[in-house]
Amino acid sequence: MMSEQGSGEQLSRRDELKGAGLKVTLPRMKILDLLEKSNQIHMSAEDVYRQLLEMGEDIGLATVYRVLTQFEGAGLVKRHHFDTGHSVFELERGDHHDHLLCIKCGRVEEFIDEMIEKHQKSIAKQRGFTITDHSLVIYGICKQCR
Amino acid sequence: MMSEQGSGEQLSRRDELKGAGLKVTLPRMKILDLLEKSNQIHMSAEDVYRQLLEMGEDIGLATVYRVLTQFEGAGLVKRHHFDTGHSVFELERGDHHDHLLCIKCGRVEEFIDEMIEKHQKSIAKQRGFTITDHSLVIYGICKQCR
DNA sequence: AACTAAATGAAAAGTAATCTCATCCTTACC
DNA sequence: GGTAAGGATGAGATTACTTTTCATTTAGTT
Ligand SMILES: [Mn+2]
Ligand SMILES: [Mn+2]
Ligand SMILES: [Zn+2]
Ligand SMILES: [Zn+2]
Repeated sequence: MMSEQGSGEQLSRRDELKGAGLKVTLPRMKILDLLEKSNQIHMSAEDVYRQLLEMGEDIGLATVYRVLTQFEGAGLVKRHHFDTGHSVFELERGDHHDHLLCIKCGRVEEFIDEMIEKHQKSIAKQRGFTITDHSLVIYGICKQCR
Repeated sequence: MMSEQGSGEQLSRRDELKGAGLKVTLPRMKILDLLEKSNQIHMSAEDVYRQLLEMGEDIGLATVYRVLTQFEGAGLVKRHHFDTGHSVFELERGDHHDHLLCIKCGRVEEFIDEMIEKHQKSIAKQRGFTITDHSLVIYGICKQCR
């Protein structure tokens, strides 16, 4: 009963990869696994690399970058360009949301505001822009850092 | 009458630098000058460097980066991290605005939506965040690229 | 004009990310 | 289950952007 959970997850992860047209390899499984299980939702390539090392997995940094980029292309993860100088990735969970980022502690909170989304669409429409994506990040000091 | 305009501008630029607590040097004047006169509002360090070269000004790339960063610190320019892999700068014009970016031709349009601004403030307040800044970029295909 | 401290330019160094290529592993097929 | 073929991997080289170092120059002051 407990043991079935593990293999069940394993199977669905396998399917996610296959569904994305990607070979099921050990590095890809481990990275997907980490993204799903880590308590950190938003991770840089370096974060992923380090955490895998700590878990005893010997996966090259080049592979981490490569796989994350492939996952992005396959729609499994979303890449963010916060003003930190490096890319941050998070598992695609079907929803869209925007971010609040604490410039003191790095904490990231998520939010969605339908009114903002609506206004964005109307602005794009007004100007003849076809939206492909958008990014809204609010920078500030979080409650615990105040 | 025509000739006074030039020295008038020169004087105000001088004051902008002094007001920012920066020495009035040739490179700083030239860079500020370019930012004010270029028909390109949003420029990378490389853009600034190249345009200065084309104008016959011999200013090092390191100086361009250094000066733009100082200008940012002094509040004379704003730095943007669009999803392009490099920083983009624009003269601070007292207003705040957000951006639409064409992923085909690189065109950048500006907009401001009070309702969006208002909603952002309320979201931050709800969560105990003190906003220091925010960035909203809508990516898409512009009218002429469709 | 001379002095002092800050600013500059060229080259070196740093950083995030990508590329190359020999080796390894998955998958498709028998 | 075994095998062949091509994609995937890892180490290190490489790139693009940016910052740093340090000798020299320049701006602001007396
Ligand atoms: Mn998120
Ligand atoms: Mn702008
Ligand atoms: Zn915080
Ligand atoms: Zn366009």
